[in-house]
Amino acid sequence: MHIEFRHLRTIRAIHQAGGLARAADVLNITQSALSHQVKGLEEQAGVELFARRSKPLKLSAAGHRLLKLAEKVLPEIEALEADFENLRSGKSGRLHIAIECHACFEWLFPVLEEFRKAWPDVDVDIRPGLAFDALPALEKEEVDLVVSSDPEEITGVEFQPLFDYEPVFVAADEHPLARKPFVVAEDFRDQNLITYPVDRSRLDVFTELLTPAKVEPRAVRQVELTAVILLLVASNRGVAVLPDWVVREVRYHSDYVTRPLTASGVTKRLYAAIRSDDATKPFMAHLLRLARKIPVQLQRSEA
Amino acid sequence: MHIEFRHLRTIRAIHQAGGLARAADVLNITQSALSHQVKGLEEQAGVELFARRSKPLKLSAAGHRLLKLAEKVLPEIEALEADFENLRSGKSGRLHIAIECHACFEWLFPVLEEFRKAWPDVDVDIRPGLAFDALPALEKEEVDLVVSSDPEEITGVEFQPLFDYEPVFVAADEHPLARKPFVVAEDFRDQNLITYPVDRSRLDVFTELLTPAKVEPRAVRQVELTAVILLLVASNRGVAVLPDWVVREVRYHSDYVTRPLTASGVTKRLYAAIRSDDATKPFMAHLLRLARKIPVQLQRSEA
DNA sequence: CAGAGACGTGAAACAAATTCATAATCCTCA
DNA sequence: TGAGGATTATGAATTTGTTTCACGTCTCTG
Repeated sequence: MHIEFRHLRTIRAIHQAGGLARAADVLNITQSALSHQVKGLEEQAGVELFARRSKPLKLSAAGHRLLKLAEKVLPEIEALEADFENLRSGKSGRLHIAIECHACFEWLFPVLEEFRKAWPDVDVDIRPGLAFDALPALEKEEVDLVVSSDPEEITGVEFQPLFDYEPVFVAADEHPLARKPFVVAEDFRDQNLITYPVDRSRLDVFTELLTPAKVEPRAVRQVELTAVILLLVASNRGVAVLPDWVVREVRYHSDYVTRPLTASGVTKRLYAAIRSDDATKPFMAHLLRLARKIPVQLQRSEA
Repeated sequence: MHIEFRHLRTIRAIHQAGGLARAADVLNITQSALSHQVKGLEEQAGVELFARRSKPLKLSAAGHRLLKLAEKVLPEIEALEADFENLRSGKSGRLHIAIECHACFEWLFPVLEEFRKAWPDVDVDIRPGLAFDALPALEKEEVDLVVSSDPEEITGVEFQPLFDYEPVFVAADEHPLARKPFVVAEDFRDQNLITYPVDRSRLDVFTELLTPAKVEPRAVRQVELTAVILLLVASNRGVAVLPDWVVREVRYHSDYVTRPLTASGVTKRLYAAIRSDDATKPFMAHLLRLARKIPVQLQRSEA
């Protein structure tokens, strides 16, 4: 059989208009077209859809069954069309974010919280970018935004700067290094270093400090959760290097101290990588605005 | 927009088959047709349905939305097609019965009870034929079967005999006429006659007895329910003439007596009027078989 | 029972979907 | 990385399906 939406609309119109001729008016086609259509449908279905003996054409049992379907299904596709209209106009969309930097949750959650108020229809998700390569996934449209601190030249992808941050050294306050005003690569040689469980190429402490200086810590322990890292540091089981936004609370907490890396400190810049296609989407622009503003506010308000 | 079921099937097939070429195979059309179709759909909808950058074509956000619709809607129309198949094969259908004779409920209910066991998918209904003309309604396919005792010549309609019955006189046992072995027209002249609230042309007591004899009862009272008629008769508020199947129970009840009309009694025949089209339908044939057998069984078993 | 209104039908015109042939991409693996 | 296989895209021709036009048939109503 070969029922189509057209037929559902037809059935509904004939029923509502109470006759074929009137329905034809409503549907903006000729009465003849409707007659052919109904005939074709009945042949296809092999059942009579209308009581043919009465003149203002009336639905038969089978016709009523079909009408029931029409009244169930047609609103569904009207809803779909509304959804698509939202997509087209940019009111809705998909915003799946991959974060390569494990600690970015800290500022991203407040940003998304704010974002969702303005764009309730946008499908937001975060995928910790540990298990896959985020940038190829961005190109393949598996995700829509990648937070990264290493801009690359990729056609069709643009890196928009978000904000600067400082990776800082964190240690227990009774730790010997806590007495120094700043730390250098050599200081790590006899330390237990606690890091996120990602490749060294994604850890600031290695890329900015230890790898160039060819310094290897005594041991490296990988821990998933930021809170646990801080716990371990507080109980003097090791030291860590974390972005400054993560250790905001540390300043109110006498168990920890934070110190700059090298005398001048290290400054890094975080970027949002997006496909150029998406750059003009209103919700994307809004998100980027929030992602520039809110983390800075957080840092200031708790400074 | 102009979404059609074809598109829903397409989306589902592409998703399930995991690619356009394989889906084309499943749908028995060429890959080219699918490509054109998807393109057309995307233009119509104004949204991208697939992530075009990856090669085994993958659904985009909008595509997933459409898929959701497809998976909701397609089973619905598959169910419809199954229903139509039942209609075609005669397993289901409509059987709306109009009864002109008010008392026919009495034997019709047992018949339908039995019928529904064999034909659960047939849509059965009874419309007391008081408010409308049953035979024109039958012609217009508003109803499918009319129970009547007056066959007419109507093209496209046939009257099939069901069973014979006898309209009998009913009175309280202390009523004077109870002493007579039978009653005649003249006996009604000074009686309160209780009848169903229908035209005299449909009441056996008038058509068979009083109208030909030009006898008018002292009073006629119209009562809807059979049980109430019997109640009134029992309390000697009047007399009635009812089909024998109605007063079966009377024989066990000392309050009433039944007497034949005239010395020889009156015999009438009940018919089922159906459209000739329907005569070959299996469920219709079955119903008629039951309607010939069961009332007779009931009469015998309680005689 | 006539006439207005409502539906049906066949042929022609029109529109849309599909195919064919082939080009453009993408993906994989040596 | 580049060759080859796999996958999707495209344009023109073809096929299929839908609509219109013009007129015929049927029904209901007064």
